[in-house]
Amino acid sequence: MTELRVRRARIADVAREAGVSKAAVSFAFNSPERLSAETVTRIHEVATALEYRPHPVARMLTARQTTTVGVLSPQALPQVFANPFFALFAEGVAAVTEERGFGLLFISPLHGSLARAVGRATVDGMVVVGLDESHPEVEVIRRAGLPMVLVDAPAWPEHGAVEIDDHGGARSAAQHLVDLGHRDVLVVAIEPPVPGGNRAMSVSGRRLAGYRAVLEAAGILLGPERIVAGPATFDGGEAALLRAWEDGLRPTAALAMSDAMAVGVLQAARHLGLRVPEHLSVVGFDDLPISRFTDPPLTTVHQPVRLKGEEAARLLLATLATGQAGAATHRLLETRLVVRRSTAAPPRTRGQEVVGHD
Amino acid sequence: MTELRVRRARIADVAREAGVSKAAVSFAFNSPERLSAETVTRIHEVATALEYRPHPVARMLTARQTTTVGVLSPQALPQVFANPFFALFAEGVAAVTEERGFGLLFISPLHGSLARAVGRATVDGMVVVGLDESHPEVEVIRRAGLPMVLVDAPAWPEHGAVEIDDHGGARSAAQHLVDLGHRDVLVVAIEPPVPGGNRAMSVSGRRLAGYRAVLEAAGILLGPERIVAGPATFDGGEAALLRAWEDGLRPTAALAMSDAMAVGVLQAARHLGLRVPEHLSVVGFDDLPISRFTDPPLTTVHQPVRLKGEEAARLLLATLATGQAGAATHRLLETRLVVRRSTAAPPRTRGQEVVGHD
DNA sequence: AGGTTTGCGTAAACCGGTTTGCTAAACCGG
DNA sequence: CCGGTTTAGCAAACCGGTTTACGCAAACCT
Repeated sequence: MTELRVRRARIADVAREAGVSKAAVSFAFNSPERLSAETVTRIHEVATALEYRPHPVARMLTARQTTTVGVLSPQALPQVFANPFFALFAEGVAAVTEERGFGLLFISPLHGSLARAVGRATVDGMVVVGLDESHPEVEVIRRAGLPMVLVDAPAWPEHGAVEIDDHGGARSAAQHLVDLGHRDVLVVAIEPPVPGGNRAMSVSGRRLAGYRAVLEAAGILLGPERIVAGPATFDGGEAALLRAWEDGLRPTAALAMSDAMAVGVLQAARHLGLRVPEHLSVVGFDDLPISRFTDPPLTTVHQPVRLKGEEAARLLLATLATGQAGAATHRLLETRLVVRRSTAAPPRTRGQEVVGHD
Repeated sequence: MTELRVRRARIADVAREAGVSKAAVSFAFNSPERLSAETVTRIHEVATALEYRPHPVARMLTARQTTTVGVLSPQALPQVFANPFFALFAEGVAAVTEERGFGLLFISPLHGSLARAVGRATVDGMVVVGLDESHPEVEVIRRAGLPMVLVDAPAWPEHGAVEIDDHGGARSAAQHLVDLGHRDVLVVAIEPPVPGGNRAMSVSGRRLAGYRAVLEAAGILLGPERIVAGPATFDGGEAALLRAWEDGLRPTAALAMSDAMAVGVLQAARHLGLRVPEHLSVVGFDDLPISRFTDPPLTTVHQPVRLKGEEAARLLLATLATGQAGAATHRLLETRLVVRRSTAAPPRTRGQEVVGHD
């Protein structure tokens, strides 16, 4: 048992020891030109001898800035980190915050209350991901006077926003399947993270609308039984296909709203003895790094996830620097279909008899 | 252009408006029983009308605690998030910090200097991952008087530590291959993140020692040309096998120090027309969630990564709570080999002629 | 009536820094 | 030798809260 809390030296200790005022010590570090050279060195000597380090919290208080940005997401933190999409997004955010010398604080629903967590967060601004205006938290942040950038949420005039064309991306995925001749398609949807969320305006809602537009234009009906939802994880995707199969569905293709889920679908397909793409075509969404490494490599809708993080951070830091929300703070990033090897024309014969092939 | 920085109400504003002292306002929130009921409600009313929220930084200063823990790693943040191992570890840390109401701050080498970053970090303690005692930063943290828990680093008597049996895990992986009859093995090693690091004591060094012990006991020489290193990523693993192949090596098995690298090896093998496990056996390390979903599912050394994060966080919070480092703060977690389907006996015939099979 | 307790609030010190005047001494040219 | 400008450093205010010590009136005793 060792006592850990060694009383750390304060500025007053250094001042006393060096025989100067607190102000002098502060100057010695922050504007040494205001002091004579020898005084500065003496103070520095004393400071190092005492192992003095300015207290970061005290500094934050007077500087009235924290040099830290927050990343706010509606899910609990463990779920956030379990999501490879988010890891990639965080990668982008971190790249620019780090380069600019900002810290990164993850904010999550503290004991269920995002609002409380926001109030406690010592950040200069926030990147808010996956929360639309229907969430009360957003209002809390605005009230707190914190600049913020919204990601994947309908734009809010006075705040920055970074979005992608979910609808278009989803359309291109569906169109690809239709072009290949598929008519029996399963949608593997992302469960909205927060039940209270406005479904229609969520990422999930927008992608579904895109799928539906193309499918219905091709005369394919997308009944609710053909839409199976789960968390955006490997397991979520695996469970989704398995469940659909148990329910008697025999689709020739699956449209997954995330690559993580698509990987799970691949696994479930193997488990069911279905070959991809011969028996089942799979299309993902996101184009995560992992998607190049699956077997077969995944056909998916690319979105620049890392760039999204970078742009969000850049927008936020720009806002922080100017103290104003610029006019051109709304970025819409592109999506595009990347065709790899998990999609092909549907099998000539339908459903059943493929079981047990392998 | 909207002005964002609305001047937020301070405690003095509320006090003036409610016709009471600052102290009264503080009491109204923190110990309302000291005030009469009607005064409390009046203060609350004024506070909500003014949208008053106590300034978190000021509170930190007086409370002399931040209710935040830091996670310190030697790599740059983007690399950290790109590493699925780390995401899983963070998941564990986050699970317990979140439950206990602590924030999570990621600390990385600010402009190259970890030491400076540490000095700036407003945390009550740190989880330090992948830094051994040879790193000067560790000394900085100690000097700062911050409690810390070291992960994957040789134990430091007065600090908590969480480790796994890297040597034993590596041995079991190598033994598995030896038992299958492999004699020509490639080691796909993790590049030490920091060049200055003490190689021998790093995770990489410990695992290598484990491989080597078993291999040499079986009379298999592990020359330096059979050890190829890279970053612990998909691409790192892919590049590693490709490079070895180019150099003329034709191993029948690969021992990867991380699952991420193993996935890359799988991909490279496909690219080279090698079937796994018929032509090449692959063993990973970590047992990440993804490893169940690769094709074939990966034989790997399981380590409880998420639990590691949880334990580290628990140890740290316990230290924080008691203000002392307890005696039993050193946890050694178990590893075990998980045999899936990426390993088999080596092909009868050696090397060359398998090329172009597929 | 006089002394004590209780309830309610306040003033001031404090957390650990930064910043703004301001003063005293050194320096300068005339 | 004098008035004016630098230079070096200090005291005090400030950032925005919390906490301690105390004042004062009304209520409670005997």
